[in-house]
Amino acid sequence: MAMVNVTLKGDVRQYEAGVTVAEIAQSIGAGLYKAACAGRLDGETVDLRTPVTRDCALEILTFDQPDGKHAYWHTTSHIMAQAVKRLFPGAKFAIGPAVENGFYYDFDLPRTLTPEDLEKIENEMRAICKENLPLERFELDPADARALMAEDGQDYKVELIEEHAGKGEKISFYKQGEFTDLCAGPHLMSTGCVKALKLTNCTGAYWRADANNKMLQRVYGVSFPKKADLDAYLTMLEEAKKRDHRKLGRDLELFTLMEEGPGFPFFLPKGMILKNLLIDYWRQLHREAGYQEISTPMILNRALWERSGHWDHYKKNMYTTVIDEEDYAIKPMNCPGGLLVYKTKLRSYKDLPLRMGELGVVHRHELSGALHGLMRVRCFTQDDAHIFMTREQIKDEIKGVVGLIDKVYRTFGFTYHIELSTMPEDHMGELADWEAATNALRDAITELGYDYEVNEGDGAFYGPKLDFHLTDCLGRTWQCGTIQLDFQLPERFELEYTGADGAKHTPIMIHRVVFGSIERFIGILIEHYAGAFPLWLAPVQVKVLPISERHHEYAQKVQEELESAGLRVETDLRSEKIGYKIREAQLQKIPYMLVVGDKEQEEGKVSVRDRKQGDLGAMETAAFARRAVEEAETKAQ
RNA sequence: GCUGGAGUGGCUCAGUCGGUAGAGCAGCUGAUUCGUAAUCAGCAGGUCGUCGGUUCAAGUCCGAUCUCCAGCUCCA
Repeated sequence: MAMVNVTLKGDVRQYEAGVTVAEIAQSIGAGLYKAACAGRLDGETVDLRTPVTRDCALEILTFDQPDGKHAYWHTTSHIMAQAVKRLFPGAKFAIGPAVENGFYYDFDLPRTLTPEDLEKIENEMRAICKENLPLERFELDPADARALMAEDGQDYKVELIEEHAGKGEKISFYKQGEFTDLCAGPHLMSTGCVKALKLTNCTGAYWRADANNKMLQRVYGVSFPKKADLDAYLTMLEEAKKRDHRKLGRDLELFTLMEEGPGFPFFLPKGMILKNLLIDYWRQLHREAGYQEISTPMILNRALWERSGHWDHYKKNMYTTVIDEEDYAIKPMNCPGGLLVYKTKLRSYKDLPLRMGELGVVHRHELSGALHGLMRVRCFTQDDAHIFMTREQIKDEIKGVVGLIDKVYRTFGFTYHIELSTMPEDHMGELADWEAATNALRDAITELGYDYEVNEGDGAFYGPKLDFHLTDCLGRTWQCGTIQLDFQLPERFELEYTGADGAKHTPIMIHRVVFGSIERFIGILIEHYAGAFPLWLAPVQVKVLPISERHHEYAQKVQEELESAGLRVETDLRSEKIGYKIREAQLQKIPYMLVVGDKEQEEGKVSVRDRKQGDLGAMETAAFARRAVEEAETKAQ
């Protein structure tokens, strides 16, 4: 009897040749077997049914792992397709992948789906899960595969098969009960493995994301091995909804959006305090990191934008106008201004690296349908900077920027991951430069010990970039920081510096942002903190609450004392009961409430109420001030 | 921009079969002077997103348009 050696987490075990991944999972633990979603054989993800016929390294993928989740959700998406086919026999199927938070499937249906339809589909899906249909994989030659799908009128599948046909490979299908779908897998053993599911949304989506194609109906859903996990996920969604920065922005009077300026946010006094605090922090950090600050014009002429390449590559997003019969554009980016500043004097290699920061307000005409609160606007403040340097300095400068970004994100309690974007189709410059630039970025983060993902072809038209995606407290990711390396613009603008050799050289340039957009960053902060900002960022840090009118004078004295210590303080002088004043301060998420009545007035104290911990008891006003100032200075979370 | 949904006082919402608008909160005024999440009373506030149409009569029906929401696409 032939045996195979299977390496599981470093342990080598022997099995009979032909043993399936599922059987191996079962052999190493029943609990693991139940949770197993797929296997990974020598790096290739496979079905649990896959027989193991040779020595290999095997990993059992469970729902806790991204790839296991993927198989789980992908199977659920097939179950949804099966349910839709039962309810709408003529349905045509496009694609149905697993995504970050669940799965979707695009359908071509005779009519628009309603919420009631979703419920029916959900119920049918539950029935299919109960039927516990095994998912069987089979492969066909492209011609047979095409015939199979064509017979069923599955035009989209036929199109997909024709694309694959050229590669000379067999086409794989998965069959569950009466339903067969074109699919690469892997999948769960059977539909019965899916225990809890929910269809969350239904929208339109174009076939192949191309607006020229037919609009299909996309149904989103999630599923979990346990009902409790589904409930927890739905609770998280509700929590996210409660934290929506658009609602909190209004409730906390931070910013507003008006019909008069779609995509152009208005900052209210409290939001402006927040914005300025972020800017103060940014300025301090950049001063320490050796940056100088500049400011360049909002409107510049066409010749400049042609030279920078924006007129050719970015015009569709630019606001342009004619002044004195000359074309002008409102800046969508700050770099051309920065380049012009570089050229205002002769530069020596001794001046490099030259780090020039700019809090630049940029305008971009984004599609109306893309606008979303502060997260996606048409006018925003980039915390931009351009670093001009020699080739030898590239790596260290990138490392410096990565360090700065790391410091800032940690301050707010974010974790993050890095993505490297390479040369897009629409690009300027030579291939060799692109390669050098891409390698410089890759080497810098590798040397710093970071992992990264690669987005092929997603770079800016002038250079490759590193994007920083931070993760908020609900596990959602946001792209904020970016570091873009640019060999093109310094050439185009004929930037020079005199080297030690006395000859002229062209510097290399980095474009980088840390917050990305201050507006978006504020939106993220609002949701991350659910509006309850840490003390250093709270627009109002302390609210003094006198018990009755005879304590007003003392309350105002307390306010003055705290203000002179540098705190942002308000006093509630309305003739309301203390409970009412507390409720309101609590709803405004003010970190500290100071109750002052007879007792406090007599003893020169304040009764401190923390927004999270409640009543902390009485303390000397000066003692509270010291404590609060220290908390703010350390930027405690 | 595209597909679908929605716009009624500052906010959240009601308004039946077409018969020219209602509540709570917030605001203002007065009373109350109170000890850790809502004191009471009164007042004021809306050309129902905008424009046009149908009708004796439009918040309600029709058309256009703007904005917002969920996505597609794009990106900080």
